Amino acid sequence: MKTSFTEENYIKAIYKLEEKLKEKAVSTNDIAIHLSMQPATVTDMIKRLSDKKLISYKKYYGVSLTAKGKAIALDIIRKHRLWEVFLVKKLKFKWDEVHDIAEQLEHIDSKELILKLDDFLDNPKFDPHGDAIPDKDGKMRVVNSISLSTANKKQTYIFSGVSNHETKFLKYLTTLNLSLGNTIDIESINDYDGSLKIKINHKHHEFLSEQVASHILVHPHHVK
Amino acid sequence: MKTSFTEENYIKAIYKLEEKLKEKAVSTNDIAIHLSMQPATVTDMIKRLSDKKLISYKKYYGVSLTAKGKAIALDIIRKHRLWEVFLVKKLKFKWDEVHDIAEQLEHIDSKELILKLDDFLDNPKFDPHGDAIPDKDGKMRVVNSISLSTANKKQTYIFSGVSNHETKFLKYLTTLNLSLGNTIDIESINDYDGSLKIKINHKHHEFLSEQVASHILVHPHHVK
DNA sequence: ACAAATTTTTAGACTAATCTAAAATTATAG
DNA sequence: CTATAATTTTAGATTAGTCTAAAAATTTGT
Repeated sequence: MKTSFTEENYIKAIYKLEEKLKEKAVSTNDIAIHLSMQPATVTDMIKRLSDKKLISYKKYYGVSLTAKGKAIALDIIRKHRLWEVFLVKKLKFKWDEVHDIAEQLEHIDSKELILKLDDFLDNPKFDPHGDAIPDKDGKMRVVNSISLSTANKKQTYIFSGVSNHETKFLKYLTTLNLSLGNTIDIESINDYDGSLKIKINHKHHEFLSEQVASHILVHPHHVK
Repeated sequence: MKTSFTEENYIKAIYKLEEKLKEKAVSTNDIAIHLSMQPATVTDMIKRLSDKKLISYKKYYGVSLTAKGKAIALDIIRKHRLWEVFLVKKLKFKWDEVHDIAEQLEHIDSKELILKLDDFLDNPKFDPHGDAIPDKDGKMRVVNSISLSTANKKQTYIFSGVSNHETKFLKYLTTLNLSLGNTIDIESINDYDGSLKIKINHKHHEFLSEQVASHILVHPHHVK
């Protein structure tokens, strides 16, 4: 049973919403908003996905992915993130330019292609935004990153990811000369508005609003 | 006006049939057979392509691509062939394994992607089967290749392409240890059945039936 | 040249994916 | 606890792309 481009997009949306909502079931409206679609359209599609046993669905309650559905979601996410690595590392796209292209490439159907692409890219574990890449069995690294807005003063962190993937946000980080893997020293925290003064890579100083800091993910810097 | 995946496949089919039929108009049946579709379905689609001014169409007569349609066809062919180069050169696919994957990749919509891919591959002029790759303006090298079955005895040629792209045929050439760019010396021609004894790269001898030779394209070897 | 064969088009129907409008169900607020 | 609001589903319609069957037009063979 082959999944269509459209079905794959619904499955991916449900996966992302499950991640966001944690325990709660994903509602028709959640999906409709996420995909900019009418709730009636979503009801039709979830009936079809339910018939195919890719989601479990209880009328008026919501949906959740079955094991089979989750495996498909992870496979699409794997393909999306591998293609993003290719676009940035090999074709020299900027990290804020790759999302829409990867959104198309993720639907190319060839197991062999993805295996070879993975090897060609030296089996990367993270995409250009720091998101973990599932392996061919759907397993991915669990990263204990925290938001920079909850970080402590006088401590050094490593910039490991973002929780906002919008072009504008990514471009802004680029103007700060902040890239994945850079060290971030917190020099001071403004009690009033939560803004931060930081030092990037022990070199240059920058100011971050709480709003920006909240979407920057970091993990503590371990000195060996 | 965006062309759909389906429309692109019809345009490509019409382009290929125009090449094959030279002057003659492309008939509904030609397209139906080429795409394994019912003639009635083809009639519907050519009406739509005609409304979009991508083909000119006279009822009961046949179709031909307009300049606009031809530009789209060449763009798809460019993308297909560049992706084939990528798959063979970078991902190490065999030349007989790439067609179906490239058939999917050719519909990815991003000008910037193709420009960067072209650069990444060092602006190749030919794909892994020796077919010329159109540049971004649709121009491509004209190759004066001839079929090996029309070649002369006691002459040296360069293997430059194939006129049969079937997996089985390509695999067979591989078993002969014959690759693009190899030299072919014609040692003898059998008058009765047109079969050939050749020497590949001045190294090993092989026997070719007329049927096989007819699908091997070569150009004369020029010694500087 | 005209009857038979072939090709092409038309007509009508189906599925996937979408929509709007209305009905049904569930949640909420006094 | 019930009336109002919000959400979800149902019903009916639309478009793209496909089909089959039948009608129309063209080509062919003697």
